[in-house]
Amino acid sequence: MNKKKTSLKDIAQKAGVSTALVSYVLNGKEKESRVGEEIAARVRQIASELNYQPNYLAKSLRSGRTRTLGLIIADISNPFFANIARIVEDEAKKNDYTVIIGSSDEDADKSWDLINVLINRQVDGFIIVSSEHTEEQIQYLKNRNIAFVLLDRYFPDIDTDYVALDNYQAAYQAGLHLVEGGYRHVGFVAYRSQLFHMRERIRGYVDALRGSEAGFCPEWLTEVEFTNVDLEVRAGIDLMLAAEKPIDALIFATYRLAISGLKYINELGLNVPDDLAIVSFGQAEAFDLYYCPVTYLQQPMEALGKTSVDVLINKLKDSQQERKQILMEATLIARNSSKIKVLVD
Amino acid sequence: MNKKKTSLKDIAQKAGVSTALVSYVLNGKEKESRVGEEIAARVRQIASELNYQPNYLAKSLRSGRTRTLGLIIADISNPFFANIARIVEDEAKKNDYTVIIGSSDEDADKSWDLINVLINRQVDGFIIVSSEHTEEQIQYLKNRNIAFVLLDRYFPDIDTDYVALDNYQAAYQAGLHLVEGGYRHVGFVAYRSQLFHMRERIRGYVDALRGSEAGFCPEWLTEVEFTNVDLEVRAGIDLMLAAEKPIDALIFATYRLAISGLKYINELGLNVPDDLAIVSFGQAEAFDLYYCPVTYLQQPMEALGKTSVDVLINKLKDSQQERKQILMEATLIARNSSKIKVLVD
DNA sequence: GCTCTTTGCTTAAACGATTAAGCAATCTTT
DNA sequence: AAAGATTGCTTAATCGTTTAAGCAAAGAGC
Repeated sequence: MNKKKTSLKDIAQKAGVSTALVSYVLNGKEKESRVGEEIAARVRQIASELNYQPNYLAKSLRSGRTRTLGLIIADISNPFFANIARIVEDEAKKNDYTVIIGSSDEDADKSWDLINVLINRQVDGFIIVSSEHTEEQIQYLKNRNIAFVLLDRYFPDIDTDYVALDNYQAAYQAGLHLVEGGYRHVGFVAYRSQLFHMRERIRGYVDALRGSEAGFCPEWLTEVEFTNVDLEVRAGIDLMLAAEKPIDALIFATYRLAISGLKYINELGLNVPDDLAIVSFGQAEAFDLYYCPVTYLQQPMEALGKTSVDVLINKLKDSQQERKQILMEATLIARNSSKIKVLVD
Repeated sequence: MNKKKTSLKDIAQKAGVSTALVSYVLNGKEKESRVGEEIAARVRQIASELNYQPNYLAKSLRSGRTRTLGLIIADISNPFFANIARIVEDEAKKNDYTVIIGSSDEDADKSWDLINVLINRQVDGFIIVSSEHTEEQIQYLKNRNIAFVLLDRYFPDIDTDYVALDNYQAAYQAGLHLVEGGYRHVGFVAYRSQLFHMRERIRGYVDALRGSEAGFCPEWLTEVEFTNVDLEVRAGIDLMLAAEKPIDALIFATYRLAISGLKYINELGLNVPDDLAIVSFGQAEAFDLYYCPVTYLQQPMEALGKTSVDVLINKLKDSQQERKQILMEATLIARNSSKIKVLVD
C-alpha cells in the first residue's frame, strides 16, 4: 500500500546521497558526471525497489517542454476525425509524445477555449483542423510563436505549415469520373462554408462539369449548414431532382453528408446507380454495407496523420525549419454506385 | 511578439509588489488576504495587459492535482469508443477537467504502458474500458490507491466501481425478440474472450434460446479472435449456415462483428430478413444505410459516459465515497431485419 | 613536498505557482 | 497613552526535477 509516490528525495535518503546524484544516475549521465559504479548500482537498485516513477510535471516545469501535443478537431465522434486522431496518437507515441484531443464542433469560440486551455497546460505544439472564422486564432499562435501545423484544412491567405488533401483535384476527379461514366447532370452536396477546403471541392466539381458536354448548372449545387444537415440535405436533394434538368448523379462533399443523403435516397425509393449514381468523399464502413457499394474518394489518412505529426515534431526540434506545405492526392475507388451508364438513346 | 510567457513574477515586477500578492489577487483571495483595492485593480490591469495565462504545470506540481483524467479504451477509431470518448470529454470539461485518451488495442501490454505513462503524467484518475488479462493492472491501481472507475466492462471477482451495461439482459432480450418473432435457430457471433461482458452476452443469448421450443445448439455459437475478425466471422457464418439445423437468425455481439458479418451476408446474396434475420449490439449509422434497417440494442451511451465521469470526480472529491456499481439497460430498437416471421407451415 | 588534475560527490538555484507565517504601520479600545 | 487588533504587504518554504558550480579527497607529475 504505497500511499505516497516515491520521489528522487526518497531514493536519495535511503541511499544516503544527494538527489542530484540520483538524478544523474537515473538519467544515464553517470559518465559525464563521474558517478561511482557501486553507488550507481545501489541507487538503481533502490529506485526499482521503491518502484520509482518520475514526475513529469516537475520534469516539464524544469525543462519547459511537456512532450504533449494538442490536437484540435471538429468532433472525435466523427469517424474521419477519430481515424485521424488514432493515427496521430500512434505517431506521437512513437516519438514519446502524448496527445490531448479537443473537439471544437466547428465552433470558433469552442476552438478558442480549447487553444487556451491547452496553452495553459503547456502543450509543446498544436495540430489543428481549423473551423470557420478561426483565422484570428491561427494568427495569434503565429504571433506568440507557438508551434502548430494545420491538418486537412488551411487558409490560403495565411502563411503556415499545413498537410492537407488536394481537394480541387479530388473533386475534379470525382466529377470527371461521373461524366466519363455517361452521367450528364451531376449534383453536388457541400457544406455552406467559406473554409478553403470546401470551396476547393466545389470549384473542382464545377470545373469538371464545365468541361463536360452538359456543362454546369447552379441548380445542381446544394450547400447546407453544419447545424442542420439532415433537413437541408433532404430539401437540397428534392430541389436537384425537381430541377429543370434533374440530376442523374450526385457527389457528397463529406462522409456525414453522404450518410444523411443516402438515407433519404433510400426513403425516396430511388435505385442507385440506375436512378441516381453516387460518389462520396471519405471512406466508411457504412459504404460497404450499402446494397450498392458506394464509390468514394479515399484519402491518405495514414499519411496525412503521420506527416502532420512529423512536421510538427521537426519544428519543435528546430524552430528554423522551412515552411512545409504539403498537399496529398485522393484516390477514387470506383464501385457499383457510379458504374458506367448504359445509354438508352 | 511576446517571446516569453508572462509569469506571476513579471506582473509582480511591473506592479512593484511581491508574487504572493499577485497570486492572491488573481485567485480572488483579496478579501481573505486583505489586499488593498487600488493595488488589486492595478495588478489585474497589468495581468490583462501582459495577457497573463497561469502555468498549469506549476499549479499542479504545487497542488498535487492536475485536473486531468486518463481514459483508456480499446481503439478511438472504433465508433463506439469514439462516441464514449466525446461524451466523457464533454462531461469532464463541464467539471474543468481535461481528458487524455489512450488506445490499448485490447492488448494487455499496451494497456500497462498507457497506465504507466498516464500515472507519470500525474492524471488524477482513470476511466478504463478493460482489456482481457488486465486484472493485475486493476489490482495495481487499487493497491496504489489511484482513483479509477471501470466503464462498459468490469471484473466480477474484483471489487471496484463500475458503470456498465446489463449485458445478460440485453442479450437475453435480443434472443427472446427473435424467438418471439418466429425464428427458431438463432445464431450468435461473439469474440473469443474471457471478458465478463462477453461471457454475459453469450450467457444471456444461450438462456434465451434454452427457454425456447427449439432450444440451444452449440453449433450456433461462433467465437472469433479480436485479431482475425473478418476471416473467422466468414468461417463461422459458413458453419452456422451448414449446421444440421441451419440458422435462420443471427445476433452479433458487437458493432464490429456486425459490419464484418453483414458484408459477408451481402456477398453470399442472402436476403435479410427472409433468409436470415439480424440483431446487433450497438447502434451505428451504417445500420441505417443497410437496405434492410438493422434491429439493434441501443446502449445508453450518454448515461454511461457521463455517469462514469461523475462517479470518478466524486471519488476524487471524497475518497471515502461508497462503492458505485451501476448497471444500465439496453433498449432493443426493432426494425425490419428481425420482422415477425410469416410461418409457412 | 608542492602544485595540478581527476574523481566523486554535494550545494543551491531554477522552473512557476501557492500559502503559512511574519512584520510594520495604522487604527481601536479603554 | 499603552496595549491590542487590524490592515496591507513581504518572506520564504514547498511541490519534484535538473544542472551549473563548488569542494574535498585522492592521484599524478616534477
